[in-house]
Amino acid sequence: MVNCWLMKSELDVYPYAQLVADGSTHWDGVRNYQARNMMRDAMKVGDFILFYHSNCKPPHVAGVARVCKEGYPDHTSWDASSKYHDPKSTADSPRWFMVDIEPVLELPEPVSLQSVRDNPACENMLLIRRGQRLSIQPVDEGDFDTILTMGGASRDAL
DNA sequence: GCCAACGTTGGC
DNA sequence: GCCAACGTTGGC
Repeated sequence: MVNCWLMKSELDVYPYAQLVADGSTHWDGVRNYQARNMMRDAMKVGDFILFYHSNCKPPHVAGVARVCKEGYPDHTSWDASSKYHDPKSTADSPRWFMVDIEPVLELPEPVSLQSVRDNPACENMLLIRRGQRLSIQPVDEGDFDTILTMGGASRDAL
């Protein structure tokens, strides 16, 4: 069973184009327990990801990515020189986890946050729920397909 | 830059 | 276990 997710990235920190350039990346630096649990326990190889650009005008879904390595310890958490260092996390007892992701498809048309808000079919998406700040969110398969369609793509193109 | 929402921390 | 203080997220 393939699950769908949405992952936020600040446009000026790690844009989708960078993921394309890198070929794949490890999603380090997440320091939120809910997001950690999803990466550690729920995200599986092959799961689809809506790659969302936050902190830009307008915020938007930029493309589709895929999990290419399942949850494993985030080594930046015990690296004292990393900005993500957490003294409570060690190699023996890791507190934080990450997954690896790879690009699948850049959406022909970015899907803005406002257009998601305006589409009644998306009304249940966590993304548009008030106060929702989680940087990783589960997405219903139907919503995933709706966003793809809004972006000028379809599941067949993946 | 503002601020609402919400998670975390730490004193009690 | 409560809750005030504080930090962060992220749209606007």
